[in-house]
Amino acid sequence: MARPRSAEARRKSLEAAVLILAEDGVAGFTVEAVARRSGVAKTTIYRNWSSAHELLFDALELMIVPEPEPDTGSLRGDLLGLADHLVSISEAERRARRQVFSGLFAASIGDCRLTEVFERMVSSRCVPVESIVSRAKARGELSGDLDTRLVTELLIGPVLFRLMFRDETFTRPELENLVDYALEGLLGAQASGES
Amino acid sequence: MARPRSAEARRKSLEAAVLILAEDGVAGFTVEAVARRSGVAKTTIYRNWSSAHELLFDALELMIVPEPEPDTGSLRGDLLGLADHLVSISEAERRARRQVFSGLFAASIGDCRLTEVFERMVSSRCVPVESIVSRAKARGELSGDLDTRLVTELLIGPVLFRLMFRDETFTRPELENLVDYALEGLLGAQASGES
DNA sequence: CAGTTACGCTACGATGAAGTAGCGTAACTA
DNA sequence: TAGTTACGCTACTTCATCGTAGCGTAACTG
Repeated sequence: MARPRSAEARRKSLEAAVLILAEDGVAGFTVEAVARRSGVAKTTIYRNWSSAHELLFDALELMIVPEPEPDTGSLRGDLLGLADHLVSISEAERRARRQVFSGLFAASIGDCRLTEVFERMVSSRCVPVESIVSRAKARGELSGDLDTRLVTELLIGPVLFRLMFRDETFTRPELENLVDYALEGLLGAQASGES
Repeated sequence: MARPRSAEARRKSLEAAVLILAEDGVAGFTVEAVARRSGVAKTTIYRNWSSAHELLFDALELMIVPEPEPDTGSLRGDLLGLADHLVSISEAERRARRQVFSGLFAASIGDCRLTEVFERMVSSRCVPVESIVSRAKARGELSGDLDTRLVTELLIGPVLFRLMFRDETFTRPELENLVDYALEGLLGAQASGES
């Protein structure tokens, strides 16, 4: 009946939380840090979220950004479309994602709710590739016998491996090679890569 | 000139530290936990290591176990050898490795020394595959033009992706399919997999 | 305009972990 | 056997973080 919750406070809190997650990862995420950064009082944050955990969930959820889903009519075209997008990601953005991803990965073990968030984050990377593979099957470009799941992992795995575990990026030619390797097979590939 | 440091205390501390890392990951690693578990007094642990960090390094280093390096004379044979080994790993062991790996992954960001340990851990997975690829090139089974690094990532990436990010295992037939896909290419694969 | 209530502030209590101090005991060395 | 010193124990300080209490002020509602 009187003064309503400030949407502004909520918005500013989430905004700061996302920034902190991007910069310091889940490990650096504290309510006081969010309060300092957002200018919102810690007590007010606790009025909007029942615990630091709840705020963390909401902020993480916000960080799950959908990938583009290229549909060029050919498998190779679609995959190269994803490659283009990958190459266009800035170094800062990549590091931010790695921060969040690694922290969430570690924190998700033993925490059901974080496990769910993590799975959603992983899924958001898989879904576009799965669509591409499914369409390629529908067009007859790929054999219907192929294990879609395995194929998806074959395509995504190498990329995440380098970006996450090796902490390095791809050049466009490298991604082209990778697509060639996957499509033509290592035995048949006539790639133009270096040794 | 008098009583020397107890090798026993050092051994028991490290042993407990490794167990704790396997069960609770880097996040659950505390000096008090090691003290409790090992039966060694906390103060004694601090006499042997100058900080919790130092003990963590030593324990992590112990957890880097070398992979087998099959040499069957053929690329497919070698890769299936790795597959055999992978399938033979117990579920408990896999979970332990995932715990440690994820925690180290997250903690390595922003900590130079942990970054090094993490890189060594990742390397220990890559090296056998790189050897296999190099030998296949030397035999002429693979084109010398192939980018060894990329090929290695193509082979390892999908496996780590599922084991780590999806938290699931492979069956032997799945790994056979994966090897087929990689060697023959998705376009040419006549795999016997499910959809 | 009057009533309600969210906000920001400061302060506080609880928890858990890092690391230290001091003491009695017992193990090892010479 | 005598001297040294590591060990285990208890207790302590410090620090960061979570989460709460209470207050004055100001914003919004009816």
